[in-house]
Amino acid sequence: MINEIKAIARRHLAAEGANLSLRAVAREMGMVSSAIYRYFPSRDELLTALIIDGYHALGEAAETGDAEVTDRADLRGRWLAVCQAVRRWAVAHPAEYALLFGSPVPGYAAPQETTVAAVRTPATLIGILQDGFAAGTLVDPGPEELTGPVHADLAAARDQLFAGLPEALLARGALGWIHCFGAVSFELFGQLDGLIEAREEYFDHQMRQMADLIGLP
Amino acid sequence: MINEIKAIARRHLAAEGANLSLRAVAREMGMVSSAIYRYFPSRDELLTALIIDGYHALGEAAETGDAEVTDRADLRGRWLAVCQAVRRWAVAHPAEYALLFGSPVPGYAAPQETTVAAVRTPATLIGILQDGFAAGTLVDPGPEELTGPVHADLAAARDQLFAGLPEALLARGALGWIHCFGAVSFELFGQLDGLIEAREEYFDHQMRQMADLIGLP
DNA sequence: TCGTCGTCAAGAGCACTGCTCTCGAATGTG
DNA sequence: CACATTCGAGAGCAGTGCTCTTGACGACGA
Repeated sequence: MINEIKAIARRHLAAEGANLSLRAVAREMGMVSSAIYRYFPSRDELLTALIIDGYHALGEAAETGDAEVTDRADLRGRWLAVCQAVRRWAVAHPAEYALLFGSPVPGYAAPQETTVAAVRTPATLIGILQDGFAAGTLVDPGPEELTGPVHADLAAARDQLFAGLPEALLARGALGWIHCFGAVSFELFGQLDGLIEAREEYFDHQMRQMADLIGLP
Repeated sequence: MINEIKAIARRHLAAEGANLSLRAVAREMGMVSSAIYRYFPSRDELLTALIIDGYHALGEAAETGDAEVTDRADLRGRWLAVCQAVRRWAVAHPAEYALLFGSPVPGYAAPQETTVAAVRTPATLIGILQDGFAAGTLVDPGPEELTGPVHADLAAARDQLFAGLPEALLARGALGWIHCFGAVSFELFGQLDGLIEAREEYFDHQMRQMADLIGLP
């Protein structure tokens, strides 16, 4: 039942965009709007459920994108494959992507559950760097210019999620993930309209540039 | 009159978030909601006006950020100054930033006027690269790996907006602009929550990394 | 001075939204 | 058989964007 509600809500989200109507979902189920409240205490809770599902769907797309690269030592190929998988999922599910990464809804505060699901995709990306560091392919670039406060934040994140990874490599991975997010959002949110038509190629070009900066051979 | 409406709408936007209510604006003006329709044919038109104003406000912030660097030959300093100015404006006006760069409203198609206003900020950034190329500080890095379709898109954009700039430099400038957008959006849309506390320092760190990639000395 | 013509805002109303509350029917369970 | 629980319907509240009609006000020309 709650799965049927979520499925229809996802369909409506894809068709109509962000403004999901409980009443429309109920109507399509042949029910009255108040019946939905048996299964979800509020519209925000429904959105939260969709968000968590979305993070996991994106994370799974990223993980299978990584797993499909047979040469596990090909760090660059794996990195690019994950980025492309992220973009493909986003292009295929633009409304859900906007729900996950777009402007936050005013009254809505993301519960803790969403943030743990959100880390799945960047974790696969940075996991590639961990593999490279463990294999000796990637070396610690040193503290570079990480200033004090940033250093502390990154160290905390490293200890919590990516044990053993040098901070500088974590920083590079985060930089790459943020650019992947930025490039996808830039495209999906209409900023590329009228300027770039070859979107996939342009995205790949950007990811290759970032792979250079990260130091992926 | 229409300026008063826009001012109040901006205030409501900043206070409440994206869901701007015409009736609330009218209420605050001591008018009835239908009176607003004398001045704006629809809510979307009001939003369009706010969007155009927003793009120009951001563009002006970027331009003054650039102009305040006295050493005009300090390309890297100018680039970083513009990026910081963009972030400062965004942090100061998060709802307006979300309106400009966040998830697009479903039924809303951005009119041509908005896209011309939108180009003002990236134009100041890439203008820095133009200055550097004209002065000989920056050299054409060559065609690099720009594949065919991307090459065509970039050439068209170059001819239209940045005459004389080598495509590879334009590509690097766009990469830097997209990362600036990505980093600001990542922060403002809540993706940094619980991970990075030193936001300004982390942003600056990212922009320095990108300045290296772009080749700013 | 009188009549006309725009401009402006008010008000009622339509269709829609999220959400709450109550009530009746169905479905087990002791 | 009687009870309890679950489920959905329905009415209703306060809010939304938007349309249409109505009336007040002021400027202008005859």
